[in-house]
Amino acid sequence: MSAGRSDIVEAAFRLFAERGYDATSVDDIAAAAGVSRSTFFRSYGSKEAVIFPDHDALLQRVEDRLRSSHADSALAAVVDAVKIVLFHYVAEGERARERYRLTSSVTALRERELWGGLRYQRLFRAYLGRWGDGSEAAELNAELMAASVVAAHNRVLRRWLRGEIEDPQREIEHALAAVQRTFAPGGAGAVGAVVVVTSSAPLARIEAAVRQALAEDGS
Amino acid sequence: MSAGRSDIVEAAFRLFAERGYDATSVDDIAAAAGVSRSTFFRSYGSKEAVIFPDHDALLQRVEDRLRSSHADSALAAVVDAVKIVLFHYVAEGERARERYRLTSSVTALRERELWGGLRYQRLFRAYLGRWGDGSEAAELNAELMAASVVAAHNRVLRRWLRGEIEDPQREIEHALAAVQRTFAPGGAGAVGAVVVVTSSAPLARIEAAVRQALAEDGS
DNA sequence: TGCCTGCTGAGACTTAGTCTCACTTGAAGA
DNA sequence: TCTTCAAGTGAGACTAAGTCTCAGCAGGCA
Repeated sequence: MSAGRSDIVEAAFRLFAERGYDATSVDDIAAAAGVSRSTFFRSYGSKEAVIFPDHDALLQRVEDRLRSSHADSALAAVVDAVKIVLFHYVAEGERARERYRLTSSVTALRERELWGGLRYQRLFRAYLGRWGDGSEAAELNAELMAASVVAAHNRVLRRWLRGEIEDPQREIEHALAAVQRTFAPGGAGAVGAVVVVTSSAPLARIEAAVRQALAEDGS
Repeated sequence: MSAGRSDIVEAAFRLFAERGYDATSVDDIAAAAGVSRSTFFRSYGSKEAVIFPDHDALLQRVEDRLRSSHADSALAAVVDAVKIVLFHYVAEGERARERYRLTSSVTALRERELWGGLRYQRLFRAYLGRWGDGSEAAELNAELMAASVVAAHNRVLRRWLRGEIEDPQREIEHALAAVQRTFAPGGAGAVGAVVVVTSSAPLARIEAAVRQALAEDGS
C-alpha cells in the first residue's frame, strides 16, 4: 500500500473541502490517505502544515534567486525574486484557490499563512539591509521596501485568487513598478540637481523621457 | 477568594518567566492565580491570549482615533493613530519587554502577535482606501502605505524593546516622517509644476523652504 | 422565603501532537 | 543463502488545550 506523501495532501484538501477544516480530524485524513496517524505527523508535523506542503522549498528558491542575483539595485533584485512566489501560486491554479478559501475562513490557517508571508519579508529585509550603508535611515528604508514589496505581492495574489484579474503577470509588473517608483532615489527625501530643459516638446513627453532615463540608470 | 482577571495575567507572566511557556500548563496558571481552569478559559479563551490581554481595547482606541481624525491627509491621520499603539507598549514598560522575550522564543506566540499586527494594517488600509479615488493605483498605494506605517512602527517598537533606543517619541516621529516623505505627492509618480526660483540662497535652504511649504499644504 | 441572574468549579470529553516500541522491507555484504 | 543494518511504518500510550454540561453559590429583589 505505498501511499505517498502526495496522497495525504490530496486526501486532506478533499476532506477539508467536503466537511470543513474543523470537522476533519487528522485521523480522518490518515484513514482516507491509507496511512497511519503516525505517518501523517511524521510527514507534515501538524494539521495546519499539510495545507502548505512546499512552503520551505519555495522560500529556498527565493533565497537562491536573491543570492545569485545580478540586478543593478537591491530593490530590483527583491522585486525580481518575489515574482517567483506569485507565479508559483498561479501555477498551482485551483489548488491555490482552495487554500485561499480555507485560510479565509479558518483563523488558525490564516495565522499560519501570515507567518509564512512574514518569512519572505524578513528575508527581503535582510537582503536589502546588506546593500545599505548601515545608517538608521537606510535600515528603516530597507524595512519599508520589504514591507511594500510583500504588500504589493499580496495584493496581486489576493486579487488573482478571487478571480478579479486575468493577467497576474501584467498586474505584478505594474504593482512592483509602482513600488520601485515610490522608493526610487529622488522620489524619497533625496535632493539632487535641478535640470532645466528648454524645449518646445509637451511637458508629458519631457517627463516620460526623464523617467525612462532614470529607470535605465538603475540605482 | 475573589481572584480577578489581573491575577491571572500576573500569574501567567510570572510562571512563563520562571519555567518557560511550554513548561507551564493552563492548570499551573489557574492554580497559581487561585481560580479554576474553567475560569481561565472563560476569561481569556486560550493560553496564548493571556499574553495579549488588552489587545482588543487598544485596537478599538486606534479605530476611534481614526474615526474622529481631523488630519488634513489620510496618511497623516494613520501616522497619528499608530503612535497610540507605540506609546501604549512603551507605557507598559517591563511587561512589554517580557512579552517580547516570549514572542521571540515561542513560535505560536509570534504568530499570534503577527496576526495582531496585521489587524492594524488592515484597519489602516481600509481607512486609507476610503480617501482614494478607487483606481487601482490608489488602492495599491493605500496597501503600500498601510504596510509601511506598520513596518515603521514595528521597527521603532522592536528597537525600543531591545533597549537600543532611549527616546521612542523622537524615533517614531523620524520614522513616520520618512514614511510620509516617501509617499508624499510628487515623491511618487505625480508630476506637477516646475517652479524656477532665482535666488542667491544656498540650495539646501531653498529645498527646506519648499519642503516646509509642501508639508503645510497637506494633501 | 422564594426566585432569578451571573459567576464559579468540577469533571467528562475530543483532538492535536509527542514519544516509544515493535515490525517490515529492502539493500548491502560476507 | 544467511546476516545485518537502516529507514520507514503502525500501534498505542500519554500530555495538554480547548469545549461543554451540570451543579452550586452569592447577591439583588419582590
